[in-house]
Amino acid sequence: MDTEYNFRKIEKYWQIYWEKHHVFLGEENNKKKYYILNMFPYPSGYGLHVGHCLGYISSDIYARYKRIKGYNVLHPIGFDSFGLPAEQYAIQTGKHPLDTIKENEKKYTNQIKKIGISFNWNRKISTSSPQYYRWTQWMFIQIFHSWYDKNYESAKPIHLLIQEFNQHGNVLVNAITSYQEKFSSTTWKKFNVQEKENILQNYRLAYLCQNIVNWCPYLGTVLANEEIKNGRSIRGGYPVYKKNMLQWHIRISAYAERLLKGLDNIKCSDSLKKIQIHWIGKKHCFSIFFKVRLHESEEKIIECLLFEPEKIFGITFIILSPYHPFSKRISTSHKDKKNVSKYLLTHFLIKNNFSKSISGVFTGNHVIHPFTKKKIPIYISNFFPLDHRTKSMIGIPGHEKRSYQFAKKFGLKSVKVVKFCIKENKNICIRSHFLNGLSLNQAKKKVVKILRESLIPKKSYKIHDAIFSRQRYWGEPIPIYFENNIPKTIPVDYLPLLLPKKNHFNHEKLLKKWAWDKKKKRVVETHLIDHQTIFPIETSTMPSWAGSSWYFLRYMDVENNNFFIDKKKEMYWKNIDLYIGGSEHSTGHLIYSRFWHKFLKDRGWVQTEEPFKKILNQGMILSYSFTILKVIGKNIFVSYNLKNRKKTFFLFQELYISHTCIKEKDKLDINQFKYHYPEFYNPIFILKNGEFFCKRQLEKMSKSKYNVINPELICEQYGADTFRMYAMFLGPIVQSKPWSLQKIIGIKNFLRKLWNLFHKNGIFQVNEENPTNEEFKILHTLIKKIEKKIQLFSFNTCISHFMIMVNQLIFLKCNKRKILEPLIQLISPFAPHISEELWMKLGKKKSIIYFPIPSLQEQYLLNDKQITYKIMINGKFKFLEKFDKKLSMKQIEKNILNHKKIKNTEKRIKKLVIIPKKIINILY
RNA sequence: ACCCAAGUGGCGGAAUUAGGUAUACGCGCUGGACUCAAAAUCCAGUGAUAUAAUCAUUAUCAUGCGGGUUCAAAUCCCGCCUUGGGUACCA
Repeated sequence: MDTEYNFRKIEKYWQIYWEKHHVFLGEENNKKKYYILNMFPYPSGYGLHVGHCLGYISSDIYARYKRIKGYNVLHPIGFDSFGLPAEQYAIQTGKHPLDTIKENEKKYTNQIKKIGISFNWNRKISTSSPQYYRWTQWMFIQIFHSWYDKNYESAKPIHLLIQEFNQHGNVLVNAITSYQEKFSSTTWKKFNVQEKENILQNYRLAYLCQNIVNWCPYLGTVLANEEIKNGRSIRGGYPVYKKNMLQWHIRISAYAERLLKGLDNIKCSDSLKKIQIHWIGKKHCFSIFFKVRLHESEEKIIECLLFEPEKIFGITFIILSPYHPFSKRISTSHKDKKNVSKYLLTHFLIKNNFSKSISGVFTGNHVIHPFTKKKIPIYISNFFPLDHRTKSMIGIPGHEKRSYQFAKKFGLKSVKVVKFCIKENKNICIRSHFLNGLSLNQAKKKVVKILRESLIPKKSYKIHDAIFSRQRYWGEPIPIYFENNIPKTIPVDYLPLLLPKKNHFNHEKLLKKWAWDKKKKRVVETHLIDHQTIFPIETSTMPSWAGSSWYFLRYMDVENNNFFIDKKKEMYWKNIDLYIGGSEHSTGHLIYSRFWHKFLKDRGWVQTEEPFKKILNQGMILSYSFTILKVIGKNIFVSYNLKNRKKTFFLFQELYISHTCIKEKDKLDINQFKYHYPEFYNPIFILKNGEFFCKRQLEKMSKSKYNVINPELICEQYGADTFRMYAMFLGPIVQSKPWSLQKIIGIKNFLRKLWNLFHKNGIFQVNEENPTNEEFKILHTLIKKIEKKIQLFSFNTCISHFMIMVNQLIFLKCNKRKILEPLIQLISPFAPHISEELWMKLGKKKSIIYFPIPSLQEQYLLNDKQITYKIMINGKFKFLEKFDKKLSMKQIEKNILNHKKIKNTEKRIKKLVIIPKKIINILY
């Protein structure tokens, strides 16, 4: 038996042991369940870095803690393997995403296993495997065949709606829909198939419609804002345009209200809730309708949202989005038309996203103010964030920052119509005719009453229906074919609709075998399309959020080939008790998956309204990156602090370099640099004060910045237990923090001290005697602290408390079994390998996870008969003083005034503050 | 631009749940023990300034900046600054 702490041997042994003995399976049983999950990882080619590990280690600590608390823990992992990077990589290298993904998953799996995370590997899933995406496709089909009934606040099958249309038309229907008109059953029956489907598209929860996207013609694809810089694609540098395209959408707006309400039942930080609330962006407002004459005297109605009717006299202009249906034909004179089309042209070109300058164009047209009957000018502008439905806005520059800036630039009037009245101590209306002198509330009521015919109360939401189509290859095929332009779903028995094999990943989009044979029920060659029995299949794929919106359900029942989840298993695991992941997912993923879950609940396939009970955001790990200044086209490097001085002579480029070339802080080790970068032949360095400085920046870890830290190397050098504890000891999980290895020695020392507590002169030895009261007190203080701190996920302070206890035991030379056994159990979630090893050495025959954690015994912590008061003078702490518990306030006052440190001063006491059981503050 | 978060010694951080000893724990540094020496280990000290010329003591100032509330503010309120994240096709 080894006597030294040999982490290499120990960790390998226990990792094999756990796998061999199936210690972490998480099968359904009669114990209380606990479902803990990390957000879905995307297996990138760079492998795992320490940032990922932070989340896995924290979830693992909690999972292991819950197990020794007697829970049946589900702690699964899988891979979100569809998505852009693999496709991008394929385009660059020609390597098929399928192969890349497999390799990366394997790499991740090995890396995770090396840090001893207790995942249920038997439940691993991957979104790009057909057994999985079969059900993603199935769910899309269900969404397509559903509509939202507002009367029941629930999604329902579309055939019920069609039935209703046949009986009563849409007169009695209260649905979330983009269809405005009413029709009777007779009208409905007269519609042809195409017309009927066009109407149904306005009700379906998955529907086709036009939307504006960033189109890059050269790449033949739509780009994310992130993929664009200065109006050009980052990949290749090709121009990008705004384009209206027919896209699949998901009617997520139907669930806006429930997504808001559901937040009450999720335990998470207030900031996360705020982010979600802002994302949904609910506001009460009124629709106001203005008549406008288009060219050839055609009269149309413009709908705008009025948020504050009390400020109605402050309206001085109206804004339309360049994408408003009237924008192209609102101008009547030739000159205005010319100006408008010029503006529209420049704004279909994408510029930088957030450096929007104040821009706009006068249309030459007006609407009429409902009270003053004065003309209000209409402008077209993309300076404002506009409502997605109406694509318009009312400008009240007297009371809005952006409107004010706009008004100033275009020489429009800005009227303040609300003023604070000191006399009445409230805001009142001014310059508002019959509203003058009224409070805002009164004024609002009055306006609404007078205009009741044309002011319709509405709720406006910032959240809008999600675009679901992706003009990409590497995603789930959308199981739709087009029968004479009418979208039809592939029969569910013939799912999955397999992603076709493809060998070229350039922008060439045509698929050779991508048609649906309705009779033979199979995919056939595209050239066979005859629009009789063989029809084209939808060529877009699903977004990566589709697969990640329900994966947590599949973990409960991975092997099921009959349905996506077995009812009994769903009844047992229900939903996720704890969901851990980065705050960068606070909007997208959390909104989409909550929506998806609510839909499944409405249709009766799951029983819970919310998928996540508690959400914990982990912070990011940052790392220093270093860049140096190089003169473009020459092997001349300039010290960073000379950047501005030399600016006039040279054009610079900034290069990321490896941190191994840095000698201290931001100074470059020139010899190291020459050694690492021989490609810069005979480089010349321009120094400042004999040193060459780099630019040092704390950034997100990324291989392209050469600042990635690989956990494997740390595990090899220090061991997984040290790495795990160190990662936690860096600071609170929720905070972003820089990575540095400098302090890992502290944890290494701690684990060695812990090991030595169980050993004397290298021989394992524990004392069987009964512990003293003092020793028990130390133990139970720790138990109390750990219970509390683990619940708060304050794992860094848990480790501090372990250190304190171990130091105390070393001081007392205590190696008693009755103290060490509970100690090692408490530490086991944090450092499982060393704990298992010592547990075995203590003579235990089974893994430490099968032994319940000792409970707190308060009697060891009870204090004596005195209460300690903090004595302060003028609000500053001076000393501690004990008083008998029985003493009255008066007696305490008397005692403290007679205290030698108080009595001897010559100053007069002005005031004495006594807070019972806490402090005494003496004021001179 | 908007939304969310963070800012405490030389460094990572603790104390923030509910205002009540600011700097726990660890790193680093300094001194000592052991050693021929070094490493490792162990022991002690460690916010700043002043007083003291050793120990102690005491006082003042310190939680990004400027105000406010309070007997008492790192913690609550108002206004700024800096850094990180999100803003709908990166995941």
